[in-house]
Amino acid sequence: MLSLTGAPGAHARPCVHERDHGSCAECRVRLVSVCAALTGEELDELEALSQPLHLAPRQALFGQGDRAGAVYNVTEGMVRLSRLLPDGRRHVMGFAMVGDFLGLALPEHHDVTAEALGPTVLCRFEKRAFGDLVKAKPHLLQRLLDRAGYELSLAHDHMTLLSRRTAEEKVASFLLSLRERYARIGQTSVTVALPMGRQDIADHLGLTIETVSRLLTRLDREKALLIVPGGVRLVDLDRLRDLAAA
Amino acid sequence: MLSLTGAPGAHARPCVHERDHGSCAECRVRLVSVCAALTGEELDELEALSQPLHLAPRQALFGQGDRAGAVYNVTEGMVRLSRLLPDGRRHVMGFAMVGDFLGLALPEHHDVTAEALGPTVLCRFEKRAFGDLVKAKPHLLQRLLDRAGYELSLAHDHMTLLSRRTAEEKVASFLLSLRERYARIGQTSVTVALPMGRQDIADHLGLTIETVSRLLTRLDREKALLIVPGGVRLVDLDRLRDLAAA
DNA sequence: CGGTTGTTTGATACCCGTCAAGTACAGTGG
DNA sequence: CCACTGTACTTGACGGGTATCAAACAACCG
Repeated sequence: MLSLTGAPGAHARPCVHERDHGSCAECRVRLVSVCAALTGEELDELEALSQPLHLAPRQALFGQGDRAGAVYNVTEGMVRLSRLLPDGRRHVMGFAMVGDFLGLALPEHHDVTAEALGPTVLCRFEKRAFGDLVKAKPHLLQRLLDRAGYELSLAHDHMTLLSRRTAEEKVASFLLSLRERYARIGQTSVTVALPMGRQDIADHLGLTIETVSRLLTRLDREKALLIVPGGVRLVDLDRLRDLAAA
Repeated sequence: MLSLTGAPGAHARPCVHERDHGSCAECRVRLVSVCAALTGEELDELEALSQPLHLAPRQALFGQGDRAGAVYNVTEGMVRLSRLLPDGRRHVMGFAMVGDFLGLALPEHHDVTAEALGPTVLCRFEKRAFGDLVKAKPHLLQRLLDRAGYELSLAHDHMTLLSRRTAEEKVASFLLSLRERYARIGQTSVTVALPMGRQDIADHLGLTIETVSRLLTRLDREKALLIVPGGVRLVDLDRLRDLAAA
C-alpha cells in the first residue's frame, strides 16, 4: 500500500545523464525506496529503464482489473488506491506517498485502482524489463521481499485500526500514522497535509463522511488539532495518542 | 497471514530418507506451499534443514516481540495469529492453516503471537540456514515474493471485510472465505471446521463474542447454515453469498 | 457431582449510519 | 463586481445495529 523501508547504503554520484527527471542517483526518494538496494552501476541500469510520468489531479494511473504492464515509484504527490465493491461501495485500501512502490508483487492484473490526488510524479518501469533486472539482481529481489514484508505489516496495522471500536480512535490513529509516514520522508512538521477528501478518509477507515467530518470538527473544538486549509495541524499529540489508544 | 499460492510443478519421487515426518518430496502440503518452487535435488537440501514440530492445543509457537529464529510451514492443524493491543484488547490477524507459511518476510522480530488451536504439526526451518538457501536459490526467493503478494492480497481482502457495514456480512464472508481456503487444500466439503472459538472469530472480525454467537444462531434458524460440533455446515451457499454481498 | 470454560440468550444504552439541510468556496460568465 | 453553479464540507435530527451488562445454559473433566 505504501512503504518506506529506508535502509541507507548511500552513494553520492553526480548525474551524468541529461534526462528531464534527473538521475536515479540523485533521486530524492531513492534512499527510502526499493532502489536503495542498488549500487552505482546498477542504478545506471535501473535509470535506463525508468520513464518519468506526470499525472494531473484526479488522473488515473491504472484501474482495478487492468493488465499490469509496469511498476511505479512515487516521487512526488500522492496516489489513492481503492477498490470498487460489487455492491457499489468503495474501499480505499491506502494512499501511496513519495517513496512508495506500486506493483510490488508484479501481479498479472492490478487488484486496485490507482488515482493521483494532486499533481503527481512517478518513475515508471516497464514490467518486463524490471522483471529481468530483478532476476539478475537477487539482492534487489530481496529488497522487494523486505518491502513486501513492510507493506504486509502496514496492512496488518490497518486491519488492527479497522477493527478498533470507536470512530474517534480510527481518525486519531489515521492522522498519527499519516504524520509518521510524512516524518519518514523528511516532513516532520506537526501539520499534516490531507490531499485526499473526507470521503476518501471515510472509505479508508470504514466510516461515513459525516462521521469523519464531525470527529474532525470535535477534535478541533477540543483543541487536539486545528483544521487548516488542505490539512490539519496536530496541536496536542499526546491527546491524540491517548485517543488512538495505541 | 495465511497462504495458498498453489502452483504445481510436480515431481513424484519416492522417499529415500528415514525421518519421522516423511520427506519433503511426498509432503502433502508441498504443492500448495512455498516448497513448490523447488526441484527434486533442491528439495533434498530443504529437507535436510527441516525439523518436525508438534504442538499441543493452545501451545504457543512464538510470541509477539520474540526474536524470530525460524520460519515455519504448517502441515497439520491450525495456528492463530494475534496481537495484543496496548489497552488489553486483542486482535486476531488471521488463522494459518495447512500449507501456510509463517515468517515469510524473515523479520527480525515477530509482530504477532502464534498459537496452535488444536494438535498441530509444522515444518521448522532455522532462519539462518533457510536464509542461506534462499540466497542461493533466487527462484525460491521469487516464490517467497509471490507468496508475500498473495498474503498481501488476502490482507487487503480482510481489510475490505472489516470495513464492511453489517456484522452479518462479516460473519457470512468469513465463513465463505474459510471454506474457500479449505477447498484449496482439498477439503471441499460444505462442512467448515471451526477449530477457533467464538471469541477468536469476534476478535478477527472486529465484533463481540455475543454478536458472533447471535448471528450464527440466526443464520442457523434461517437455515442458511447448520451449527454442528466443532464447526458449521454451510447449507445454503447462495444465501450466504447474498449476505456476504461479495 | 461441582468447578471450569465456552456459548447462548436477554435487556438496555449508545454510537454511528442515514436522511436532510445548510454553509463555504472556487470557478465561470455576465 | 456580482449572480450562478458545482463541489466539498459541515451540521442537525433521528433510528437501528451492535456493544455492554447480566445471567442462564452446555460441555467437559476433575
